[in-house]
Amino acid sequence: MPKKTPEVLKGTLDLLILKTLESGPMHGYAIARAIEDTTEQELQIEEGSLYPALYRMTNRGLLRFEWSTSTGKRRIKSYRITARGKKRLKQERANWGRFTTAVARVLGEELA
Amino acid sequence: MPKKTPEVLKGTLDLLILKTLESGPMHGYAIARAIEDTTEQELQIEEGSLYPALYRMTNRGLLRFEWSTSTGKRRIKSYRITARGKKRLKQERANWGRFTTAVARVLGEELA
DNA sequence: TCATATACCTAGATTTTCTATGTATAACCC
DNA sequence: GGGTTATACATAGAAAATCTAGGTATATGA
Repeated sequence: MPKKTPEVLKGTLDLLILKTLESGPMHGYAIARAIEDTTEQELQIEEGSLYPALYRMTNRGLLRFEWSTSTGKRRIKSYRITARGKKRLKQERANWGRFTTAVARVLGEELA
Repeated sequence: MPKKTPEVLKGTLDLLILKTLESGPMHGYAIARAIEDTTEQELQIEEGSLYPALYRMTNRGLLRFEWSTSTGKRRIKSYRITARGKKRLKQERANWGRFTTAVARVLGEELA
């Protein structure tokens, strides 16, 4: 089977998650679906990438979660962005902008 | 000492090298300096990233090199892009474009 | 002569992402 | 009812790129 290119997200997963949570709390699975929908499936969020990311981001104080037993007995983890997370979002967004501008220069695309 | 964010290049180093070599052969150290100059030091190419990258790209047939004893006894490795490398450059460039467009959508920047 | 820039290289650590699992509930259809 | 699919969580281990931190040696300029 043809080996799929690894690390497609290139370190932007945290940024994508933070941005997605900016508009309100959401649970993990829904975050992944939201990103995929927004990008029309261009970005695929694998669960093996998603859950570890949510875990480490929570550990770093960028996210908080609470178990919400929404409908029945099912346990659902609802994540929200923290103040620290918002600050980080701002930073990472700026970094991303500078980075893509730099790459564009090398590629000869004098856009921004 | 504050821990520097790792993997700053986010998997674009190959793309940057290929593009830089598109305009003609160059040796490793010069490639790094060229990228740094073009981006006004926004992108720093560490030698510990550069040389392994050149090695694996050569292994994959994207680059060729020859030892050129330019001035004196000093051995300098001159790299050039191969046909396969040019093809790869085209692909990676397209991938990068689609990726950044997708990320921009999530970030709410309706650019392209 | 001494410091700095050029030019190459490598080992090992770090981090993120991916593959491949596993578990369990909910929803849908026949 | 039974079977399939979607939802929702999770983890272990592999894979890959990059970085840190060294090392060697020549060339240049003060």
